[in-house]
Amino acid sequence: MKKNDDIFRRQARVLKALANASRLQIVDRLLRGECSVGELTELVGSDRTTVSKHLAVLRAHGIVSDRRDGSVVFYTLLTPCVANFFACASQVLKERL
Amino acid sequence: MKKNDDIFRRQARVLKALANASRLQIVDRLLRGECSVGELTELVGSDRTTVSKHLAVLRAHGIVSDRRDGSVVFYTLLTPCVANFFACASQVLKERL
DNA sequence: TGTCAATGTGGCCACATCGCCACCCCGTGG
DNA sequence: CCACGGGGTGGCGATGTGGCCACATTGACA
Repeated sequence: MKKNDDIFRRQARVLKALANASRLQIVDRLLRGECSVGELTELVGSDRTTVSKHLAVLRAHGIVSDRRDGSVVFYTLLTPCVANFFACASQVLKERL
Repeated sequence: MKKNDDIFRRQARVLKALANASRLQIVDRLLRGECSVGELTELVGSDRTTVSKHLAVLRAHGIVSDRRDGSVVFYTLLTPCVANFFACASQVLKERL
């Protein structure tokens, strides 16, 4: 009962961490390999600091990890299984026609 | 590009509609068959109106549908594929140990 | 050393979300 | 007709979120 509530809350947090267009775009890019903040910023089209905060959210939830090479920080997808979310979401969007 | 942004936004909306512990609990219950608002209210443990609003969110995103029988309203899961989200979320939670 | 380029962080504001209260709608049963 | 119960909606306060600005940090390079 209380335990189940906690499970739902944890799952909700994971979904929430991904429930943002910019973060989905970042994850989608990282599915094709690690990427620098600069490239991600250009891709998303938002302010650098905004992208940095999105990355902080993904990092805080253990979805991505960062690697520093000189002055450039590269991000990697830590849980590639999040790709399933894209398939799930697409299927939901398709089924509700 | 603009098209892709739209896809990410749509997927984000679906994830957002499910990114709530109460709504996840509701969906989890509906996976086992249709259910009345009263029973869902008792299950979630929140106010009736709060549950009603959660159901409205799920309805607005085409995830559930409602059927009226007298004065009782039954909700049904319209897209059972959302069960995949539970598996996805669990896997993410497991992988980040 | 100094400067620049690449990131992260704190703060702020506008906006959305959550949960509850009061209230309204509709069907049932007297 | 009225009273009651199941559900839905509007609005409120509290809280969270997205995005931008200013500033701090760190490494590269002269």
